[in-house]
Amino acid sequence: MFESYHQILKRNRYKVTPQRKAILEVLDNTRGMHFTAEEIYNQVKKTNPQIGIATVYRTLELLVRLEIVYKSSFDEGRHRYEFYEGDRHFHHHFLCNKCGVIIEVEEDYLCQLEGVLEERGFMISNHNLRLYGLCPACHRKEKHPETR
Amino acid sequence: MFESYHQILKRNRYKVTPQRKAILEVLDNTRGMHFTAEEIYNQVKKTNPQIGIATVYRTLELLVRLEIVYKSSFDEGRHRYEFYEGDRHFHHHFLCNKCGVIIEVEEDYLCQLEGVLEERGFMISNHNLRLYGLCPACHRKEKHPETR
DNA sequence: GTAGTTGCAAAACCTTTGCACTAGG
DNA sequence: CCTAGTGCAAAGGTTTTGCAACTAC
Repeated sequence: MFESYHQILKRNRYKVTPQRKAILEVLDNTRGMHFTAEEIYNQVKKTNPQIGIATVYRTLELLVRLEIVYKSSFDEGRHRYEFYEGDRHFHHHFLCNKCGVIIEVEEDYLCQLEGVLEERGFMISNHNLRLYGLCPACHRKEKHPETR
Repeated sequence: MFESYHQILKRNRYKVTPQRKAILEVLDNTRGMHFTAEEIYNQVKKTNPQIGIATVYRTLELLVRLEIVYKSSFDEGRHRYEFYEGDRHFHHHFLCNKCGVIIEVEEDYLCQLEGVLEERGFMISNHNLRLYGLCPACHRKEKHPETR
């Protein structure tokens, strides 16, 4: 199941330790979530109670360097981590201003803008789009409030 | 010159203090830049040497709440602040992977994507796009290296 | 006059680092 | 074995907070 991640670690001469396996397992079991280092630490502690948070940070940093994991900031004063699906058209994120849910958006639509910039001399290798507003559930509640 | 910001403060029952004026002045004089709280603090200290960094943080937080200033994180472990131009189609940012320059991009091109999401029940109130790659200068150097 | 604001220092938070110990290859 | 990796605790960097003094209105 983790064969490919094991192989990436081995190919780069990194050891496949129980801690690294446990962190990869948590990330794999929570695809679609966007966890902080502390949340990952709490998950991993369930199976590896001895683990230290420094190991979590060091492992996440390694996985980011190996482009296995993507690290991003949602302006909360800490970082969130998720599996990197690998191609340059990484999915976008929608954040609900009301309930705080983070929803992944697969549609792209940025080729046109990137084309314009490349004509202007830029070389675009990646992008990261955040959309803010109300998710369908909160938007519905706003339009049809039960009380008041 | 700051009349409008004074008015926004007054309208919301906040006092117009010399510290707040100085911070707004620094932000106004550095449009197009993206300063950290500490950089703003160092600028403001030139005219108001007695100011404390806590005041800078509290003022920036206030200005963000009043939607005068936009706060964002470029994944450096700290936040950057800039005047909020106000409409929902806030400009995008390009970050050069080589020289680190941050360039503002005015083109939008996100209406199509937002339209799709709104059809799906979302209400989009803002967005934030980061583009990563090489700026024209670094891209040129990469293509025509002087040495080697 | 008084509630809002400031400056200072301490605290809170997230993240990194030094070091002795451990264990994967 | 031997070096990379770990856990712990301490340190580092940014941001927030408590509080007494101050000041805009």
